[in-house]
Amino acid sequence: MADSSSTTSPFFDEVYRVVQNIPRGYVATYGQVAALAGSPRAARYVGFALHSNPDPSLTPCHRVVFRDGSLSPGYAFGGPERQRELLEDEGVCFKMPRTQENAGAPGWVVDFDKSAWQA
DNA sequence: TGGTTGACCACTA
DNA sequence: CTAGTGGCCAACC
Repeated sequence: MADSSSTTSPFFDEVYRVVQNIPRGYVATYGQVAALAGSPRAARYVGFALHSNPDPSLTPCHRVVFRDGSLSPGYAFGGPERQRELLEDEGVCFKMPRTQENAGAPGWVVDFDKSAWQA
């Protein structure tokens, strides 16, 4: 009941639900969220769903990062540096990749070895 | 109204 | 090992 006015498809709804289920201090990848949503190849739409971001307070996009550990280039919270602070403030560990050019953030990527979230 | 793009990942050759 | 393509859905013009 309570249709929750879900005009979006169940896939998008699952994406929001999975992202909201990410515990504080951990991060998940687009592919992981997509797989949990029911489509391991729909990672593109996970990012699109987060861009839609109907509830930024309920959908911590900053906890969703690339498979490389880098952050989204078009972050809509205030900047990649802002996202790094948010994650660090939550206890997420960061590390410096071998190639800074690979990092959307200024030379910092999430350390999946410590902060990788597992459903 | 329809067509194209878009915060990506995994698989195949 | 590297390179290239496909897939999936919604929103925008």
